This record gives sequence, structure tokens and C-alpha cells, in this order.
Amino acid sequence: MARNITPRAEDYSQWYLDIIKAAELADYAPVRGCMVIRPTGYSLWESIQHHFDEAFKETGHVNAYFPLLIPNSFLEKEAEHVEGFAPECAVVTHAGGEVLEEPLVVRPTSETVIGHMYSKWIQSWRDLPILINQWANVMRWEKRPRLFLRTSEFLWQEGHTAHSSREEAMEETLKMLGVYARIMRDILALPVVEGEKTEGERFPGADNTYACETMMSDGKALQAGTSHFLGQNFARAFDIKFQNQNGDLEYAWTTSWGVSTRLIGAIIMTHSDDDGLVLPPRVAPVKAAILPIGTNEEKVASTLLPRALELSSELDRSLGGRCTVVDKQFYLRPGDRFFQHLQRGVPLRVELGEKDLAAGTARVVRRDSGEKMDIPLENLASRIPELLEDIQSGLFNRALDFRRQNTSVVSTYDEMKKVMEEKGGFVETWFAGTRDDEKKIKEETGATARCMPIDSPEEGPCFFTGKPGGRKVIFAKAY
RNA sequence: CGGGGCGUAGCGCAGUCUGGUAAGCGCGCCUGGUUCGGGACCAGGAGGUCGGAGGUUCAAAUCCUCUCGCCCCGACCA
Repeated sequence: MARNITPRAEDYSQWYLDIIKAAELADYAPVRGCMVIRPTGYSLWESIQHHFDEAFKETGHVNAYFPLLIPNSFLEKEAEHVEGFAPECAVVTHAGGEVLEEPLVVRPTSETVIGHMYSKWIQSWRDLPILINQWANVMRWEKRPRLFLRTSEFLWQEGHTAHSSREEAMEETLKMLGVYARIMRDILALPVVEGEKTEGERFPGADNTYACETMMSDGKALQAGTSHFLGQNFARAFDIKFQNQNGDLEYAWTTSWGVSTRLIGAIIMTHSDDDGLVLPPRVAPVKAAILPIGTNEEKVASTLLPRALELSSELDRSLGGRCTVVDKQFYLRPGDRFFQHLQRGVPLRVELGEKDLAAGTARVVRRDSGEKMDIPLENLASRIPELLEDIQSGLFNRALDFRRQNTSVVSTYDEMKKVMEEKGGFVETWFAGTRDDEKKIKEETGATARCMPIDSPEEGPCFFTGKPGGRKVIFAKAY
């Protein structure tokens, strides 16, 4: 039992913060709402970045970088956009010792600058599509920050594409939603629901927003990624026009999509336990920690350490990349070293002691189950990858089971209220209500419409209004 | 921004109501030793002027005013 972590059942949000602290993922910065991502946390982010970036490249996207500062007037060009973001914008009014003629907004997102640039770059249908992504920081001044889930500055990736037809842009929007869902499931072991957002939850300036919704281990929903179909809204605002094959001028169709460091929060709240962080092997920067254990310095130096280093590089080769570490903290007692890796969520711990070597085995311990096994040295290189895959699928299945067990299907508002009061989790139902209805539901139950699952196109009677033609909707309390 | 709580050593806290050698405890850290396969033990140390500013007083961590910040709950969000 970890003595530095509040049990999850006792205080969920304290548990979450304790995990972050114990795993040394992040720390509070001197400026409220900002966080320092510590090396352990940043390496996790790099791993996440790596998997997403690779997928973006595979789908033909290229990376670029647009500036942090945006002329205030840009924000104002799209009415809904400015309305949505103005309240949370940080604005630079002074620079170079003078008051600026036009205030500069620290980007809360980059549709506007990118739209401005696209209008310069796009003239012909031959220039389309433009498929650009950028990895960047953005700032949205938050009233209630929480590490990784909501910080005033956060790191993310924003894809911005422009297309010559509505169909192609819509296809792109859904394609990237699918890419997100795939990586979240396969790599981050997060069971996600792909869905369309209701009007009230839409991105400011978008015609339509899609999202990957995931359930945390307290039953609350977390929006883990969004993909927006922007229609021609930004094209009109920024004059992104192209000449089509008939010689006519048309506005382009644009999309944008993003995932952020919030994913780290999702991973923590989906997989971790009362002992600390638990990481799915495929996204874990360190997949196995190898610990030579012994007090006889000579023996450690002559046999244990070399064997550990050898195993480490062998595993790095077979697993691809530098993903194992050899723990050389001999000044710590074994228990302290165990706990360190445990709390950082390292999927496997491989203990290599004198007793093990004498027996020709290594003691391997799983982070997810705590199971210990003695594996013959010659089998390690093949067994460890298998174990990692087993942990990976186990974590996903456990999370999926949890979501299923905490998803209730209801057909009346009374039922829904009862579920939200007694059980929480996701509520699945038919809904044909208005924005005001959503508001009322939120006021009375605390739950919001998370999304309309895209794999449930059928319609049914609205649980709230009784009207026919309701779409399948998931309601839940959300982060 | 509204409601609630809190700022004393790196962390967690006691002391504040009833001003006056109480700046103290636990963990952590440093040194030495014994230990060493799930968070050790003994001994000896280093470290804070009590969030900040002003005020009351012979005297303030303790009382008053202002201020900054943090945490939790609500309205808003990747």
C-alpha cells in the first residue's frame, strides 16, 4: 500500500493529484493554472506524440509551425469563434516598452492565423487539399485548472486542412476522428466512443464537431480528442478561395482536429490504481525496468550489472527503441527501488539478483496485477514482449468492461435522474431536445450530452420530450 | 466571478481563540554504522522568522486592515 497516495475510493481528485506527484509527472508552476511537465511526464508526452505524429504522416499530413501571437482583429473575423474564445484569451498589450497599436492574442487555437495564411497559399484547386499539422502550445485562461485536464497553457497538436469539396472535408473530419480513436484504443488502451457533438457542445465556428469520449474510473466522461468540420465558415472569414476546374471561384472547406496533454490525464484516470500510475506498455516510455539486486559490490559489478545491461539492449532491440532502463541506484534498498518504478507505472520490473542468476532465472513482476514469476534467462527476450502485450490488452479490456458496467440504457427522464443520482457513469438514450433542454438536464442532473455515437444512426423516441426522431445520445457528468 | 477552506522547514502538520524563550513534531534530506528480494533501524546533523505589506502594542506566527497565492465546490472549457 502506497503511503503517499490517497486511496481512490476516499478522494478521487486527491488520488489523481497524488499519482501525478508520486510519479513525478508534473508540478505546479509559479503562475496559476500553469504546470511544469517534468521529465517523466514529458517522456510520456513524447511517446504519445510519436504515435500520433506517425499516424498523421501516414495519412499524408505534414508538420509546420505557426506563431504564438495572433492579431486581435483575426479572432474577430469569425463571429462565433470570437464569442467562444474571447473570454479565455490572454492578450499582449505592451511590448518593447510601448503600448501596442493592436493587441496580440496568445493563441487559444490557430484557425485564424492559419486561415489567413491559407488564403495566401491557395489559389487553384491544384493547391488543395492542404494537410498541415502543428505541435504547439496554446493558452486558454482557465478559472479552474487541474493538472493535465485543464491548464491555462497546454501542449497539443492541431491539424488544419483545406479541401475543395464539402464531401472531402467531411471525410477528412471523420478520418481523423477515426485515427484518434484507433490510437487511443490500440496504444493508450482507452476505450473511446466516437461521436458527434450536440449543438451546445460544438467548437465555436464549426458546423459540426466530433469527439472521442472516454470514461474515467470514477464514471465521469472525458473528451479525449476532437475533430471539427468547419464548413466554409473560416474560408469566408479569411477569404480562402480557389478557382475550380471550371474557372469559378469557390470558398474552400476546412477542418481542424486536436489532441492535447489532457490525454495524459485520461491515461492516469483510466488505468492507475492506489499504488500509483499504471501505463499501457505501448505508450510507456519505459516498458521494463531491470534491477540488478545485490549487496556484494564486486559481484554486482562483475556479473549482475553486465547481465542486466545485456538484457536491456537485447530488449531494446527486439521491442524497438530505447524502452528499458537498468536501475543502478544501488544506494537505495530494493524496496525503495521497487516502489519508484511501481509508482511511475513501469509495466514490468525485472529483478536480477544473485539467487536468480544461480537459478538461471529472473524475477519478473507485472505492474497491472502484481503477479511475480521466475522466468528462465534464456526465455526473457521472448517472454517479456508477450507479457507486455498481455498487459496492454488486459488494461484495455478492463477499462472496456468498466465502461460497459457503468453504462446504463434509459428511456425516460426519471430513469436517467435515478441513474445519475445512484450510479453515475454513462447514460445512453434517445434525445431530440433543444439546447435549452440540454441546459435544463444539466442543471437538474449535472450531466451533459457527451456525444451522439456515430455507429448508432438509428432513431428513437426522445427520453426528455417524448418526440420521435431522437438520436442516440450519451449523457454523463464530464471533466 | 460566487460559496467554503488554507498559507508556519522540501512535504504534511501542531502552535493562533486565551500576544510574552514553543519555532515544535512526523516524513524527507546530509554524515556514520548496522541492514538490504515490497517503502529498514540506531546515532549524530543541516534546514523555517511563521505568504506579503501596513497597523495596534513595551512585546505579534498569534490581534486589526489591506494584499497576493493555493485547494475544494459551483458557472465556462482540449
